[in-house]
Amino acid sequence: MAFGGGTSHLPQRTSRAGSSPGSQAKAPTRVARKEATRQQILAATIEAIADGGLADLTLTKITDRAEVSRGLVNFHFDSKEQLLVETLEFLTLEYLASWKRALERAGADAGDRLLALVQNDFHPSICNRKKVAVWFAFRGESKSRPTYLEVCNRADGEFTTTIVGLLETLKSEGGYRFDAIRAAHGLGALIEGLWLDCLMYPQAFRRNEAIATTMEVLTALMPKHFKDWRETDEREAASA
Amino acid sequence: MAFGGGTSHLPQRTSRAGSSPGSQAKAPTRVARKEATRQQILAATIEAIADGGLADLTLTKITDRAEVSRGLVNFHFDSKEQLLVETLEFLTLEYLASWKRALERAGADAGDRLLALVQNDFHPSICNRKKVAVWFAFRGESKSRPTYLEVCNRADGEFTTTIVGLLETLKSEGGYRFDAIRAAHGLGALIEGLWLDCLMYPQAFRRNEAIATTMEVLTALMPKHFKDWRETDEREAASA
DNA sequence: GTTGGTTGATCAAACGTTCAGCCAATAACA
DNA sequence: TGTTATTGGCTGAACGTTTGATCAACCAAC
Repeated sequence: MAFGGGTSHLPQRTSRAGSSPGSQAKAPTRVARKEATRQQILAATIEAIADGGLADLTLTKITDRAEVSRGLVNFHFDSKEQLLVETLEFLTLEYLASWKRALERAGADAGDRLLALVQNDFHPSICNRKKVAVWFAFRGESKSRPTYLEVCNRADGEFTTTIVGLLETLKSEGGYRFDAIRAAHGLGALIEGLWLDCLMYPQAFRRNEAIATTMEVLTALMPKHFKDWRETDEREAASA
Repeated sequence: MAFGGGTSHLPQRTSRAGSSPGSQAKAPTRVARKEATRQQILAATIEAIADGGLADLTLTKITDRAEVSRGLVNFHFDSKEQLLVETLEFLTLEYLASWKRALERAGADAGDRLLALVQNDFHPSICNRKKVAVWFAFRGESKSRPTYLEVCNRADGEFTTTIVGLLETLKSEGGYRFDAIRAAHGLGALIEGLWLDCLMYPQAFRRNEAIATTMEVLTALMPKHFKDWRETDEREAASA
């Protein structure tokens, strides 16, 4: 006899965040709760991938972590596959927002802006083992899943375009002679390779080492601009 | 009624390679056939991962591709997991053998040796989308599978050590001032980042571009040695 | 005659998905 | 404002499928 008895219907789950900061509203509206649950599932998915990998990921692992029922994922997302795509999109948008914010804070000077991008890329909120593991888990599957590839490349593309623009500005400012597009791709590759180090050698990896390595390349390329990037770095750190 | 009837027992499968080139032996010994089948399964695993990913990999996909029966994998390998580890080890050893051979061919000069390593890393037999996809599929899972991580790092470690040695030789030859360890890690990161490009942008990726990018960094670091690496490159190509 | 690589049916476990049922939040009405 | 009907986010048992693994049977090589 199939009658599903929801014995404990948990009216409110452990609140994840206090919604809008200014409001002391004690009654979370229905749509707000729905969205919160969705985010909870996405967050649980990221953590599940981070410590179990994509290959052995199951909906049960996700729902256990999110503390929701098994069937809920298919209510919020059409399928497991769809959930994964949206998870990847979430990460992508988060990264995009992060470097755009860093760019805003950096001001107008191209050198400052490029430095800000590099520092952002190795900021703990971006370059930590959990996030990097998830990132590379998706990349590792991207040959067989064109959707993953597309989402990744959309993000990468915009970033690279921005870097090319900055390099071209710096190039004409300093009268340097290098191929901006090639340099941008090389810089991007170097950064991703260093992220991979964060994944593969977690205990040896040093954020500042990675920044130093990247900046050393930039200094070699544009000595007039980045001769004293360390001072800028410290000035930034002091004002933070 | 359980009686397994092997209806078509295929006495010999489509031969993969003619074993030793000099021998016209038409009777492949039993142990040789066993080993050949093992290799066939490993090769099929690599291809299955390359175009289906690690997440959706099943033994059926592997055995279909290898044209062997379903149960055979568990005869040659203890488990699916064990098969995957051995597949990764196979790739690792293949890569190791490749760059050691390149090193031998390069002779004694440290500059030639370093150039040879770079060229080997972007040789079609190493840097192609299939291999790179498999490589990154394993890396993407390496946080949750310490065994994968260990196998990858064992290979990487030896490579990096070799690079450090070469950089230190070049450094004292040219009187350069750079941190050899940091430079080696940066070079390694750059190369892996460029491999990732091969995976993510298959149509835009150009092997020679990647080599040029890498060599430009090396030239910036050690101008006396790599000012004219292109000529060396062409000389190599002409003699090949 | 014996060994040992290979087969394919078979198994239990686990998977993604579905869906009838449930109840708090909301809307409709008084 | 107080009461009732409706909605909709959520639950968990159930379903059909597929998974990795096992093993008795088989036969070519020894």
